[in-house]
Formats: sequence, C-alpha cells, structure tokens
Amino acid sequence: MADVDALQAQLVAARRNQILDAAIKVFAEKGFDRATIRDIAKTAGIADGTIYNYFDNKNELLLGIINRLSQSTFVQAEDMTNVREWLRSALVRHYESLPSEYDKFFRAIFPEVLVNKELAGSYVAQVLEPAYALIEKCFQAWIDNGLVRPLDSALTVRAVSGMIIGLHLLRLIGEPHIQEHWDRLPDVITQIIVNGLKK
Amino acid sequence: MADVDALQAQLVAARRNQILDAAIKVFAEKGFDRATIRDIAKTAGIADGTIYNYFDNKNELLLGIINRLSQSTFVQAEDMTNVREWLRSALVRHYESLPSEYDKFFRAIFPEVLVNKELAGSYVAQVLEPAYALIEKCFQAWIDNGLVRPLDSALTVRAVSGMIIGLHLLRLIGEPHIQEHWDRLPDVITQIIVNGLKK
Amino acid sequence: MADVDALQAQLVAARRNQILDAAIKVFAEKGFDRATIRDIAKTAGIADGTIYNYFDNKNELLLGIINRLSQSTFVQAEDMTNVREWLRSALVRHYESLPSEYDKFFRAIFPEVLVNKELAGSYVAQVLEPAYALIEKCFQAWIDNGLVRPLDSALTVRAVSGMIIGLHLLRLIGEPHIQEHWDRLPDVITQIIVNGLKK
Amino acid sequence: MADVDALQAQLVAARRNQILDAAIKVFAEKGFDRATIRDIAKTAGIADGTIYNYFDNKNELLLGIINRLSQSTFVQAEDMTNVREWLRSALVRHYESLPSEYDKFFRAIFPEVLVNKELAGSYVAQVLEPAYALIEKCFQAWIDNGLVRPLDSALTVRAVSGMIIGLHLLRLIGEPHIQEHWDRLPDVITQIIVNGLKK
DNA sequence: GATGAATGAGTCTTCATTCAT
DNA sequence: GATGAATGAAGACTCATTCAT
Repeated sequence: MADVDALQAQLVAARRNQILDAAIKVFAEKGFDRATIRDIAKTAGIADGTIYNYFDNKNELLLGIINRLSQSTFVQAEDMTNVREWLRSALVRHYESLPSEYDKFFRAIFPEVLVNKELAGSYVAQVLEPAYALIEKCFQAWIDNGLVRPLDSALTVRAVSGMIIGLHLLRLIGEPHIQEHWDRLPDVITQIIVNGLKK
Repeated sequence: MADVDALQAQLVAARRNQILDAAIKVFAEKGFDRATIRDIAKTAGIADGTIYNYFDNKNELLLGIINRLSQSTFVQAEDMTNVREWLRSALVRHYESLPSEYDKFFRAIFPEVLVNKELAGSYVAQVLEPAYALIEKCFQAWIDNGLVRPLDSALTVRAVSGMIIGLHLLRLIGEPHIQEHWDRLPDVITQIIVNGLKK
Repeated sequence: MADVDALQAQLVAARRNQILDAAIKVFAEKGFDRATIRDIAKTAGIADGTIYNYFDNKNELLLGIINRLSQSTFVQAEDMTNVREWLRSALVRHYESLPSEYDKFFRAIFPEVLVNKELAGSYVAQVLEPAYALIEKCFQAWIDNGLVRPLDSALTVRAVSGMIIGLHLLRLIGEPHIQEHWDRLPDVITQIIVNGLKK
Repeated sequence: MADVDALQAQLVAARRNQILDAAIKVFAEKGFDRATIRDIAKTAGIADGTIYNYFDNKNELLLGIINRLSQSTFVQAEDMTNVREWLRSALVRHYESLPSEYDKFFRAIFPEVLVNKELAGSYVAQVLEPAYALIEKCFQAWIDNGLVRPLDSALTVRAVSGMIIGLHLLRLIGEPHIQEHWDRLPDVITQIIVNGLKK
C-alpha cells in the first residue's frame, strides 16, 4: 500500500514538474497575463483541464515555480580564501552558464513579482533571503579574517547581488553594449568590486 | 489664427499628459495587462472613449510614457572633480528624492519592456543610450585626468547603473533589509565603487 | 425678408445635397453600417456635428437619399411605336450611361432596403411605384395598339425591370461573364424579351 | 478509434450547422452588421463563446453559410426536351417551394456580398459559376437540337437568372403587385421568355 | 450656423475555469 | 485521472450623438 502511495506521489510530482516546465517556458515568452492556460497545456502536451487537477488556478502556477526555485540552489557556497577568485568564478558561473535560466526566470517571474505583493512575499522569503543568509555568512567570515574591509556585510551582499541582477535585466531588454561584451563583465565587475574605481 | 492653433496644441498636450499621468499610475499599481482602459479613464477623470482621441490604443500609452521619460532628464550632468562626492550626491539624488518616480516607472514600464521587443527597443534607444552616452563622457574625462583607474568606461558605467537599478528592484519587491536601510545605501555603494572591497 | 428666407432655403438645400452626395458615396463604398458619420463628414468637407443640423440621425440620411431619388426620374418616357427600338434604347441608356449611378444606388441603398422595412416602404412608394405606373401606361398602349401580345402588363413590366435589376446585381458582385460582355446585353435582352427563345 | 473520430466529426458538423442555421436566421432578420454574436448564440441556444470554437470570427459565419449553399444544389438538372415545360417547372419550383430559403439567403448574404469583395468572390466562384455551368450545358443542347434560337447561351442564361433574382428582390422589398400575384409569375415569365412580347 | 472634443453604450472576441464523458 | 467542449464574465475599442465654444 505504501509502495502504491509512493508511486502515486512520484507520478503526481512528475506531472507537476512537467506542467511547471511548460509554464515557466510560456511565461518567459509571453509574460504571465498573455500566456494562456491553453498555451501551457499544449507545451506540456496535455489537456487544459488536466492542469486544474494539479494546480488550483493560474496564479498557483507562479507560486509553484517559485517554490521549486527555492528548492534548487542558485548559490553554490564554496568556501574560498581568495576573495577575488571566489567572486570571479561565481560571476563566471552566473554569466556563462546560467543566462538562459536567468532569462526564463526574469521574464517569467520578475514582472509579476513587481506587481503582485503575495508573490513578492513568497519570492523574498523563500528564494532571496535564504540565499543572502548563506552569502552573508561567507562574507562576514572574510571580514573577520581581515580579507575584506569591514563594511556592512548585509548591504554589501545585496548591492553586489543588485549589480548582477541589474546587468541581467539590461541584457534582457537588449542593451547593445552589454550584450556584445557580456563575456568581459566578470572581469570588469571583479575589478570594480574588489579594487574600486579610485586610482 | 496662430494663437488659436497654439492654444489647441497646448490643450492637446495637457490632455495627453493628464492621460499619461493616469496611465503610469494605474500601470504601476496593476501592471500593464491588468490595468484596464476604464481604470485609466476613471483615474484621469474622463470617459473611456476620450483616451482614444489622444492615443491609438493601449500600447501607445506605454510608448507615450517612454517618450515623455526620454524628454525629461534622469541624469543631471554636473561636472565635478571629486569622483567620490559626485557619485555620492548622484546616488543620494536617486535614492532620496526619486524613489516614487522610480517605483512608478519600474512597476509600470519595466515588466512590459521585458516582454515586448518593440517597447524594449524604444526604451533602450530613447532613454537608456542617451543617458549612458552622457555619463560615459564624464567618466572618460576622469580617466583621462587620472582620477580613476583606466577601466572600460562603457562597461563600468553600465555596471554601476546596473547596481542602482538592481537595488531599486530589490526594494520594490520588498526585500526587507534594503527597505529598512535604504538611506545608508549611498554611502555603502560609494565605498564599494570607489575603494573596492579589498583591504 | 422673403428674399432672405429664399436665400436661406437655397443654402440649406445646397448643404443638404452636399451631405447626401457624400453619404451616397460613402454608403456605396462601405455599406450603411460600416460607413461612419465621420467618413461622410470628411467626404463632404464639413464637421461631424454639422450633419446633425441638417439630418436628425444616420437613418435620415438614407431616407434623404431615397427622397432625392424619387424627385429625379430614372425613366424617360419617350413614346415610341417601335417596341424593339424603344426597349433597346432604354436598355442602352441604362447599360451604358448609368452604371456608376446604379452602382452607388445598389450598393448604398439596396442592402439596407432589404433589411429595413420602413426604408423599403419609402422606396417602393416613392421611387418604384411611380416609375412602374409610367411604364405600365406605355406598355398598355402598345397592347391596345396591337404591337404587343396581351400579357398582364403590370407583371410583365415588373419582370422586365427585374431582369435589369438582377443583371446589375450580378455585375456588381463580380460575375465575370456579365462584366466582360456588358455592352452586348442590350441586344441579347432585347432579343429575348421581344422575340422569345423559341425558334 | 475510427468510430470515435467519426462520431466527433459528426458532432462538430452538427454544431456547425446549428450555428449556421441560427446565423442565417439572424442575418436575414437584421442584416450582417446589426446581427450580434449574442443574437446568434441565443438563437442557437448556446453561449457566445461556443461560436468561436467553431468559427474564427463573425465573417467566417458568412463564408460558412456560402460554403454550405455551394454544397446543396439550387439547380436540379432534369433533362427535358420541352423547353417551355422545363422552364415553367423550374420556375414553379423556385417560386413556390423555395421562397423562404431565398428570403433568408437574399437578406442574409446578398447585402454583404455587395459590399465585401472577398465574400463576393467566394459566392461567385462557389455558388454562381457552378450553377451557370450546369444550366448553360442544358441550354446549349437545346440550341444544338434546334429547340431554341441560336442566342449567346451564356448571356441568355444569366439574363433569365437575373430576372428570377430581380423578381425575388422586388418581392422581398415589398413591391405589392409582385407579392400579390406571385403565383402567376411562372406563367408570365415563361410566356415572355419563350415567346417574347412581340405579337 | 459650424465645429470637433467628449461621451458611454454596445460589440466582438478572449480565455480562465468547470464538468460531463 | 484525463479530456476538451461549453461557458460567460470581462476588456479593448468604435462610433452615433451631444453640446460648449
């Protein structure tokens, strides 16, 4: 009996993921409002009505996407003692390997998050804060070890994260210079962040 | 005759602005798709149909907002020789005086820009690029004068701008730490950007 | 005083005709429902509102067109003793010189007449019946003179008229054979009507 | 499986016909433009939206009506050697049994066809030309057999058809004499067409 | 009398959601 | 559980008509 239930649960999870994959794809292409349930159903290869066996309504698809995000980890916490190298490799990871994930994410979720308080709350609590908590800890360790100047670690982490997010957005909306020199950004950012502009 | 025409033009411009003001407000509150023409008309205190005497369709309202943005100037180009002070005052200006403008702007326009290629093109060409061109010039002057390290000025400008944009977004979606310490950001950012993290 | 009134009346009549000319043109191009008051006003070179100084509403424009038609005479009653020649010349007149008038008329008025009982009544009473009365008289004279077989003159006149109307309609909807051989129709019709098909 | 598909197809066809029946009725009563989708839906006993599961838009309803017409056959091609009797019986068929079909058709389709080029093309190509081709063949045979004078068969067929169409239209707009003596028309027309007016 | 901006009722069409099969 | 036809509420947009200037 337990086996049957477990199998059931697995099937349900698989179907939910199938639907969320389709949803994130379609949301990214069209935006939340212009994406239709039919679009998502077709992309998932199922019938419209089936979606409602797994999600209460269209909004729940967004929350489902965010929940899933919060389970995967955007941030890899490799402890390193060389700040410059840590930052640089973290940036390269973001800038080289993740852009298509970011694309989907920013186009699918962000616009809605900006407009939907409930969603924003979920996103902040489930995705953003855990990630920041993790990085802050790293950062604080560096300060304690004297590798980094004693800045407000919470704000600094958020500022650096903001720069990354902002650059992704500028890329997404088609800022030509950023798109063209995307691969040089990890270096430039590392220099700015680590050494500052001042001569 | 010329007087009558001029009066006409003024009335038309006033009505257009009245409508755009309402549109940016409603778009910011509900997002483009969930904002209805009726919402906007009611907010503007006019009838639904009147909007169509001034704009061809709902999309044109967005383009109208962007066009108006591109005429106002987000950036004040005060030439200063003290990089730190220039940056700090620019940040304070953004962070203290403009947030409500930014709110409306980011909530009303950005989500659509992410999803609508045509809009994105207009935004980049009319708002972003002119502003970057201006700041790049300043920045290059500093480099030439030896006040700033010889970084790629175009990318650096965009990176700093990205940080500002990203922090606004994080604030908008309700990141609690940023909201709470918003007034300390100009200092923190200035420190990071000017001196870097490295001890 | 009387002079002023007469001048007034003339001006009003002229303005009404100017509007009706525009209306019949636009109705013919777009059909009654898809023609807008603005279309008509622009075609007439006046403002929308001015039309309402001369006609109560859009429907009255149609009635106005019909009233004007009933004042012009579609039928020229030249008395002739040669039936064949009379018919042939009447047909040539219709088929060669009037088609553009017919076009406008059929496209502008007929569709509405088919759907609007009140209009149909006006059209029948004011345009059709007077014309038929005139021709019937001719026709009856021919019968009395032994030039024509003693058929029911009223029905015969309507049948011949029906043929002309029907052929105009077939031409208007683009029946290719009729369009191509339009100039041969007077002869063919005359032969059919006068001699019949039978060998 | 094939059975299920066949059943599906039948259901779809039935629903389409149900909608087209309602559409032709409402179009006939109000004309295309003044007929609303809600009217048609109510007449068909379904919801507004359901119509759009079967037709892309209001225009497609008209095209659907025409397509269905082109599948039914207006013309019965009974070969007869007695021209007079053939014509008379054909006329009686039209004039006695079909008038209500004609009513709907002329009121629903004709007005639009006069104004809509695309529709006119479909109607001419799918309904009119096939019918004419059929009758022309008959007619040519009569000429070849010496039963009928050697007139231009194509134009003659169109002229006779024009008379029938024209008389239907005059009836529809309420010409009183035609309405009153409708049942005598087959005889009168037959006499005119077969023997001509000339004594 | 002429103007044309303002009005808002009315229409087509879309699409989230339901439910019988 | 899966399906997809049916539903009908909601929204963008049009346009006849009014009326202040």
